[in-house]
Amino acid sequence: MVRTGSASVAAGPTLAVVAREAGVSVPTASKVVNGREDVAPETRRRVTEALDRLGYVRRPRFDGARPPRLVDLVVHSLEDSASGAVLHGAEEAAHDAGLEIVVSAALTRSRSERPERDWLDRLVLRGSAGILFHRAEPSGPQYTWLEQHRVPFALIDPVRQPPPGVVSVGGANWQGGVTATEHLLALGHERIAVIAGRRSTMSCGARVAGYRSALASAGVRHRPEYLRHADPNGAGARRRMRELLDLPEPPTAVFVCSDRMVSGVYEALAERGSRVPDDMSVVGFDDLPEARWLTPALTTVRQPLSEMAATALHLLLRMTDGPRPESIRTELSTRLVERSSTAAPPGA
Amino acid sequence: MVRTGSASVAAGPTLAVVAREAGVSVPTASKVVNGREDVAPETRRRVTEALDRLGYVRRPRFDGARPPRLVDLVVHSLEDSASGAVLHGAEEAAHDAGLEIVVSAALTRSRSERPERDWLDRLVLRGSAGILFHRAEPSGPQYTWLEQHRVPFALIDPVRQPPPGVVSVGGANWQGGVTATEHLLALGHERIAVIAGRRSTMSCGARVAGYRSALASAGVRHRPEYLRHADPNGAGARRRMRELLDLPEPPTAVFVCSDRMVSGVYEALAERGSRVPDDMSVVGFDDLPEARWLTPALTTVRQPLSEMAATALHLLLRMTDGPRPESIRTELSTRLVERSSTAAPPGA
DNA sequence: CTGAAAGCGCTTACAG
DNA sequence: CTGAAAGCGCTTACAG
Repeated sequence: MVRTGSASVAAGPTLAVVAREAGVSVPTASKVVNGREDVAPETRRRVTEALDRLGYVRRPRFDGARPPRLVDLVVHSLEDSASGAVLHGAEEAAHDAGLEIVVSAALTRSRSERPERDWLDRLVLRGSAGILFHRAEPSGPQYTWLEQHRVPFALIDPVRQPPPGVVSVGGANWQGGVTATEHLLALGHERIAVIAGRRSTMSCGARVAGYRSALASAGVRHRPEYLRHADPNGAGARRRMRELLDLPEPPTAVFVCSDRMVSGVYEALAERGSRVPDDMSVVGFDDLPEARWLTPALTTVRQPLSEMAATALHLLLRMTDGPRPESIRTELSTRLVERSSTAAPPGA
Repeated sequence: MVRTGSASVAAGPTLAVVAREAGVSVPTASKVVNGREDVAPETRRRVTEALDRLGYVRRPRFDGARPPRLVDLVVHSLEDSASGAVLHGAEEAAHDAGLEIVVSAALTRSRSERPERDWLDRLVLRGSAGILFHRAEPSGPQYTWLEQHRVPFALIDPVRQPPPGVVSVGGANWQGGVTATEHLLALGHERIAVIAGRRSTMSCGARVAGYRSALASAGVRHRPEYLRHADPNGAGARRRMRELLDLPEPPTAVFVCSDRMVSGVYEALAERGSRVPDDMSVVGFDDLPEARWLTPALTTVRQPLSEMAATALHLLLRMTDGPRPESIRTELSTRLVERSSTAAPPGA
């Protein structure tokens, strides 16, 4: 075990250690490492052998070569089933660009637990090439700090409206809302309800706006009692679905603002013996993994999370080399994935 | 504006130049660049401004003082639904230890695409504190390389039997197989089949061995035709389930070696009008997210993936500071999670 | 909060 | 060919 000090084990031996091992001076070892000609064959052999034996790794030079660069991905929760797709997209794009991804849920955690500064300090210390935030936004002071330290960052599917000038990538939420609603209209539905997430979330607002537009275009009256806001999880949605079912004139179809909430909708329907899609059509949004596992499999509006993450990474890289990209908000198109949760309304 | 100092262009200004420009010493400029606290706001502003104006580019560090340490997590696929839990556990444990996680699928990819050495070199270059492999194992030469460079590593739920001396963390697969089978036996089943994954996978072998033991203990004869190996995915399992259904005396219950395969089993059963759990009981293994989304929700043997990842990380950390841990193979206990896919056999 | 001093791992120029 | 010496860009420890 040859070790210089308390330095990281994996950092490997220094040239000095190798030189000592080979019985030569540091400059001579340096020449061998750099492939210089002016070294005696026997000396070269001894040094090479020591290099190999100790597993010497060149440290980056001051001028040209850089160590692999790291990009930070901050997610609001690693338990969110959307995180997988985001990570997948970011990791692939990073790999192609010769970068690596550091994943953390640190931002969210630090809000309550520890000074956020810690994390940001470390990030700059190791020279992060930039930060991607997925459904997690920096706080006001963090925005300032990031600007000051010129750390490029971009938001993926931000929950709230980002401050002016902040780069973000999202899905075409409004268009997706239109698509979902038009699909139901085309099947013959007119009593179409929406279960939306929290009023404050940006994506949800746009999805609901799309729903309203589609309704208006089709000349179908929007009924206020058909729009329900819920906590963005199964339990929240279950409650709202029950309320919709209790209406004097219940809907024949629901557009649920995120697949995340659909399990609760299915539960509420099962409680009342309402079958999907025979008695009630359900359309989701996002195309999270659960959309395929639910029974019946969920017809949903696919948001290309992996592509969004990859796009955000590319934007980040461009910011590193130059000015902010022209387009501050990028929207990738959404599309309907038809599965088995929608049909014509009963009696149609 | 930050430039990235691409190798070809003339090296950017040095910190010394920036410091002069800002009218401060080099150490002070260094502090600003590194986000240190102990700089007067006005000084910080002047330095930041000079940094911007001159387009300073951070040079890589080369001395003994270390930036925050990084641990690598290599997964076989970011699209595997188990990856989320593994990442979650690793990230939390890392965070608590003041480390950060670099995620990659690089190993798997590199097998075909590019020289593995690239990736490993980079890893050492940036001073990885060690590597966690989830269901992805280093190749022979990689093992050698890792040993030589003294990069600590540990395997999480390895697919194959690791070489002697390699540290790994898994679930109690044999015990889990016993648990699953005993559960079915207790419900009154005697005709219990197993759909296993590939013969070569270690965890699967242990699970099947547990199944046999439980059968033997209960004095139930093992029927060879009830053991089927399948490709570890839905399609593979669907085919085997059909075969089991075609048997002269089909089973009344199936133990499926991984939740990953259960969707195919459900499909095969639905095709034949066989209801779960009334006509056929199904037990899975792993407790992946889909176990909750399937209908009926899957009774399965939970493998504590997050805890396994956290344990592997702790072992890794111990290896960094000293010799290899005593215990080369660590097994965390598994437990049955009862949901709705099991019941007494028909006619019981 | 600031910066002189010492130090890091490495390379270059050059005397032997 | 070899290696002592000087130097590079940077960071840390610490005295003020």
